[in-house]
Amino acid sequence: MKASAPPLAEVQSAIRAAGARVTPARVRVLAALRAATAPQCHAEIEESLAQEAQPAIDRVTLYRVLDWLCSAGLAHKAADARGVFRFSAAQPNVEHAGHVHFRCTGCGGVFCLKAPPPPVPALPRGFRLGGMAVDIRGECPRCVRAHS
Amino acid sequence: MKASAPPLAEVQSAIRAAGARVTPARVRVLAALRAATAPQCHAEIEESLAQEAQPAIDRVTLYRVLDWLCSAGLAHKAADARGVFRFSAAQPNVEHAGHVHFRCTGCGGVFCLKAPPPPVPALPRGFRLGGMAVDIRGECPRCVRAHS
DNA sequence: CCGTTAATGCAACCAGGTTGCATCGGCAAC
DNA sequence: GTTGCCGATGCAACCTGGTTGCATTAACGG
Repeated sequence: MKASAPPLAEVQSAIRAAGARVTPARVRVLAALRAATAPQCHAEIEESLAQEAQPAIDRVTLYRVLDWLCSAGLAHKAADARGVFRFSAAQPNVEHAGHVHFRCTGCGGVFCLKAPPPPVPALPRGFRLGGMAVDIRGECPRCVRAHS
Repeated sequence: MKASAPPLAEVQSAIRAAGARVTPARVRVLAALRAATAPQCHAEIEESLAQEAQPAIDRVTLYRVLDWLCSAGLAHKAADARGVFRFSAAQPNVEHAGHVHFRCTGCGGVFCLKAPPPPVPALPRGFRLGGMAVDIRGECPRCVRAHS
């Protein structure tokens, strides 16, 4: 559940550029998010940080770091189908708004599809568009196999 | 937050047709869902039922009735942006799968758009499609006004 | 190296949601 | 009608995800 680790310097400068202190907690959480291949929930992040042979990060601190990353624009927060929040790193330059996701109803995993996002439908008068998310549900190959 | 009350007989026969006992709790909850103009969360349903001058329905019973309605295909369950489940009545005949929703980031309300759902993108090999939901976020007219 | 102040850790708390179990009541069979 | 089965209900306790208050620690500009 882990991709190649992102350069530490990039993570640190991104945090510094946001105008905040560079702390181990922020660096490790943002690095973990950037290394992840799919949006992670709080428990998953906590688990992957626990395997790092470094002092564990407090549950509350993790929540606060995640919220700070979101308010700083370095991460995104969205509730999944089970109602728990999942966090994903914002790409340094490539903003992936309108990203197309596939959500497995078996294991709860989220997969990013390569398909181009569909056009935004016309909104009624007075509505202000914030963003669009296409959520495709079903079962991932592993759950399809396990389910039969 | 209430539209015209749906005919009670329809609600009762829908429940009976699902092969289950017709109980006051189920009738009242389904009637409340059908009368609502937007997906309701548990607390909102509880509140609207409390104004009915009838014995209150237990919190747990309400959860169980809602889950049963979903498994019976009479209602839909989806997590909103805040991570809480919202329930909506399934139309008696018109199944609105692939419905396009607009979700207000200000008040948490959900609005149904008339726009036709976009086509489903091609899935990678091995994935099994369950359904698709298009989620458009932004601010509703009221929140746009209140926000400035 | 020091002081300021943001960030952290801890404990307690809260809301939404679920489970176990004894009791009640739809409804069908008689 | 009456009876009885078993699904549905209510209550209490519990669980997970998320938040708040507050004392302590440590990042970093001087």
